[in-house]
Amino acid sequence: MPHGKRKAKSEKSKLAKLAKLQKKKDTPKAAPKIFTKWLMKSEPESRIENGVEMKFSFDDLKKEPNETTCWDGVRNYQARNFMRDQMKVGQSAFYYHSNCKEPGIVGITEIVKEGYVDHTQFDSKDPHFDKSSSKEDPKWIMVDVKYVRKLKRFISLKELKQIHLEHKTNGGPLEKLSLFTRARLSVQPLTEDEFKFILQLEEKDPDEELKEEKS
DNA sequence: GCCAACGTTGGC
DNA sequence: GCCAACGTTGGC
Repeated sequence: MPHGKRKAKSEKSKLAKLAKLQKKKDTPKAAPKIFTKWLMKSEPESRIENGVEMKFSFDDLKKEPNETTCWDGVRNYQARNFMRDQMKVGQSAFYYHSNCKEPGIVGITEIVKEGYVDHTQFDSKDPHFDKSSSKEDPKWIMVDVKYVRKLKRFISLKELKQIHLEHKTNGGPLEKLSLFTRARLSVQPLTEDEFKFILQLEEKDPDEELKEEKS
């Protein structure tokens, strides 16, 4: 790469960083958000990773013994920290279908066991094996989640995005929804208000909703 | 299947 | 500790 270009980029990123720091300084420190609701992603369509089937739909969860599963394979620090530090037994989580034809929320689960060691990190045959982790000092944890119920209707990512954009412009409970502000997180935190708002959408006819927005 | 966004790794 | 290169996620 030509030196000039590299330098220009480096200067630019320095400026961006300074601007970010300044902004941080100027923004009054918001009270740390307390999250009591969750959204957990899972893939409902078949995909083979290292010879292992990754598909685990909401219906698959219902078929599990006691309609419960351990949420193994989370390998992201933010997601882990949410599970480790804030997720409590009895809390609700949306079950979100990702990496599929129709991404969106299909149902509700309940946390039935709090953070404990994820055994798959020690299994060399598991796609989520982590050779840098040891049994003495395990890196990754999981929780247990139980099927509660399907939503009365499927709430698509598309619909949520529309509402999110509208709320971003005019204000509203979904203006900071993690699904869009931290899109790649597989375990996402929701505030009570976000959860409530999304939940009441199941009572609405999505076509009516569209009409409302147009009028 | 493409690729943007973004988290992680590793050389310096 | 910076930051370029790399790897992964997940919508489209």
